[in-house]
Parts: sequence; C-alpha cells; structure tokens
Amino acid sequence: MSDENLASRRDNFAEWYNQIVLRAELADYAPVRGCMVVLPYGWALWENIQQALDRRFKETGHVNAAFPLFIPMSFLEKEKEHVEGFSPELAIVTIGGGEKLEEPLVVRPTSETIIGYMYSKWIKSYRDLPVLINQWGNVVRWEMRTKLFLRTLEFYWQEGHTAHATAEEAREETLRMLDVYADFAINEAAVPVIKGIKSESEKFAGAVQSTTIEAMMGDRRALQAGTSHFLGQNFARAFDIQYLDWHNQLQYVWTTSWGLSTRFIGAIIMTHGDDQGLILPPRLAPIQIVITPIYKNDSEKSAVMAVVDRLSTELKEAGFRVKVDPREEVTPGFKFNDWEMRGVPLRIEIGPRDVQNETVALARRDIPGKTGKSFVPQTGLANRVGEMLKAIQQSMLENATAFRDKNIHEPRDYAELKEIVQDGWAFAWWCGDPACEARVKEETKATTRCIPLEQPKGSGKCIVCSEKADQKVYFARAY
RNA sequence: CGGGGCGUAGCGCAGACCGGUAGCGCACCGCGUUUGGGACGCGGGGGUCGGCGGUUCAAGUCCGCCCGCCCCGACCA
Repeated sequence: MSDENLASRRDNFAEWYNQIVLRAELADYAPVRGCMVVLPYGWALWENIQQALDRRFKETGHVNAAFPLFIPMSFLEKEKEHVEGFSPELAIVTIGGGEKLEEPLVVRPTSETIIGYMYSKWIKSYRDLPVLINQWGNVVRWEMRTKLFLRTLEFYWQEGHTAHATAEEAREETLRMLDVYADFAINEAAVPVIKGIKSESEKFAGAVQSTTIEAMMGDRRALQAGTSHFLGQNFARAFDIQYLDWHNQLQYVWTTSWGLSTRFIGAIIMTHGDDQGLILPPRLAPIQIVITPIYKNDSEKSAVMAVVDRLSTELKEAGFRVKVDPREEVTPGFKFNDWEMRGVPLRIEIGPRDVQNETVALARRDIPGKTGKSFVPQTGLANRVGEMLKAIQQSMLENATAFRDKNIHEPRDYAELKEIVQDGWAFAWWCGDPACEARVKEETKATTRCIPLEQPKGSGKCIVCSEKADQKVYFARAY
C-alpha cells in the first residue's frame, strides 16, 4: 500500500523527503531563502528529542545555561582554524539601532569562542574544574545549499562545552558524550548509528579530534547525526583559559564541545519513512496512539464514543500520548491515511462491531495494510498496546540495522570501492594519507565518514594506494 | 557561484506559441445524504496573474530589467 499522491521513496528520494516534511506538517518554508518554520508537530518531536537528551546530560553531571546570540567578530579570529572554517558562512551584523557598529557582531555559528571568553573569567583554580555546561539554542550558518531540517541557515541544537584539568579527562568526556548520542540514537530514535573518529579533513574547525555518530539514510547516503569534539588546548590558549593546579602551576585547561541538532529529525524521517509517509519511533512520537471512532448514526455514535472516551482516558492514565480524532467531515479511510502520513506508530479503530464484541482494532504503522491489523479485547488494552509499542520500537531498530548492514560492503580493490559507494557504504582499509582520501572524494564524491571505534584486528593494505594500513574506515556519499 | 526548472485563488496546475478583460482540480463555507482504507450531490466565497518598465486601442499572454523559490554540482551539523 502506498500513498498515490506522495512521491515514491525509491524513484525520487529527495522529492519524497520534501513532501513528507511538508505534508506531515513538521515544517514549512519561511519567506527567507534557506530558512524554515518548525511547525507544532515538528516541534513536539524536537521537544521529545530534547527531553531524551537533556535527561542524559543531567545524568552525566551537566547543567544548562544560555549564552548570547551575538559574538564580537574579533573572538572568531582568535582561533586560526576556527575562523578559517567558519568565515565563509557567517552572518554579520554591522548596524545596530541605526548606528554603524564599532566592531561587527557575528550571529553565532557555534559558541566555542564566546563561551571560551567567559570560561577564562570564571576558571581560576583546579577547584573550578571541570566546568560542564550545555546550552539549548539556535545558530546561523550561511549555507549555499539548503534542505529542510538537514541544512538550513538557522537551526536549533544543543551545544555542550566543557573544560577539564587534564587531556585524559577531556578525552573521556568527548567519548562519554559520543556514547550518550549513540545511546539516544539507537534506543530512543531507533537509528542505528556508528561511532567513530573523523579524519583530519572532515574534523571540526579548531578541534584536535572530532568524533561522530554516522547514520545510513534510506537512499544509502550517510548523515553525520551528532558530533563530539576534543578541542585540546586550542581554545584555552586562544582565550587564555588558565588555572592554578595543585602544585601552584599555571595551566591551560582542556576543552570539549559536542552538538546534536534538528538535523536529527531529518535522520528519523530518512531512516524510517516509507511510501505511505512518516514512521515515528514510539519513544519519540508526539502522538503514540491515535484513536479513530467509526459510526454512521447518532445511536452508534453515542455507543462508540462512550467506549472511545473510556479507553482513551485509560490509556492516558497509563502514561501514553493519545489523540482521539473526532472529525466528522472526513471518512475513517481518510483518517487512516492522514495519520499514517504523520507517522503515528499505533492506531486504534473503534466501531459498532467493537462495541458489540468488546474489542478494538489495532493497526501498526510499521507493518502496512491488513497484516499489521488485529482485533483485540478491550480488557487489558493498556498492557497490550504497551507491549505493541515496544515491539514496534524494537522492530524499527532491527529493520534499520538490517538495511544498514545489507548496504555496507567490503571492497576487494579500488575499482570495487568506486562501484560500492555509488549506492552504499564501503568499509575498507585506509593508510590515513589525506591524498588517498581526497582521491576517493574527487573520483566518487564519497568521503570518509568515520574511522569506527570498533576496529577489526590486524592490518591490511590501503584500498587506494595499497600501502600498509592499520585502520578500517567507512567511505560513503553524505548529506 | 555555475547548470536546469518554476512563479496565475490556501495548494497543485491550465491559459502564453497565436494579445480581446481569468479557468480547472483539491482545499474552504452552507445544506442534505454518507462513514470498518483517501465519500457524494446541490449551492457558494475567494485572484493588484512575483515586481518594475516598455510595445499596443487592449498585456497573464509580446519585449527588457529585477526579485524570489525549488532541483542538480562546488562548501557544510
């Protein structure tokens, strides 16, 4: 079964994606090029993502704060690689209140600099460390080519910024937060990500080492779904963040930063959606269960609605996010399609037959058509739907993982790598030479996605130059 | 910034080649019949045709300039 009006996922993935975002009412185009409005349904999804992450941040000892949107231009210039990386995409304010500003203000593209400045004021002693602050906010990057959620001029995200006394501690923090992201992606969003290290050419501007969670989208392209950076002392030196250690020696701190954005909504759409529309993982879905009453006259209506009200109350009290769709101006069939487009994981249909039999119809979004439909007793419904939502969540992760693994191949030679990355990921030995990486990019548009943390034993020959290689890496075309 | 496409009602489009005072589908409003997989009938409301200028008795249509958006490439979470 598929939506006759929706572009096909297989034939035109890009168009399919755009239509889902608009029709499921996640977002809409704004009047400014490259900007979007996040609609209530999309924002509700983001709020659930925020909660799932924020809980994990708090559990790992972090606190939230808010730093300014405007950053003095000179701050950006203090870290060489950072300014080189970001200057092409800065939005800069030169006039305020009708007056030309003494110093232009940058609309933050990320906040390492202004936070570094503040940390230098706050951190004086080893007793002040570590500083573990996160902020939820928005940033602006003037991208050439934009796409709803994946790359917009303004986007919403969280950015964590931490300062530590030792390199080891900062490196641990970097990996701790990468684990938090991976745990969130896998267990909340059912997006099976791969944790790894970015190559030199792909790392964050100003980082010593960038780590990433990489996900495979439904068109087999890769998406960087979250990053965690070890910044070494680069920003500490640029902003003079120094403390006195326990030997009364002045030391620079070691910092990290890590971020995950509304882009992740794009990852969810492109991982799970089908030709019928969006499919949301139960743990993040703004509406987990939609109840569709079915009746054809007033007497049926009152009988049906009595059951609908009773069961929806029962389910809400059991902690589920439930919506009843009482619209009378559209038919049940229309509603089925409508909620399937919006990706609601579970639908409950209640009609005269169910009133009679004391049953309800359950329809799983992840299993389309009649196969996913079952009639179950009204008694014990909360337990049953709870189990079913868990099963849906698990099945979504299994399907996405199977799809990913099916589309990762190990090329025997360079020619095979070239073929594989046209429509999948290649997992291959790489000597680490940027020239080999650049050649692959030049000839195939595929980049190194990450050097996975989990490495096979032993060593091999670089897939490009045949020199000795001691690490395997994923090559793929990316968003 | 290069290549392509498009701008006409809220959305999707026709009308343009061949100039004559704007139409279709969906959505919306009203009434009635419908309702277990995208209902139907009848009646209705809604448009400075992206903007500016030019040609003409007359411009959605022809000419010029500008603006915007989407898609494809180089850059990126």
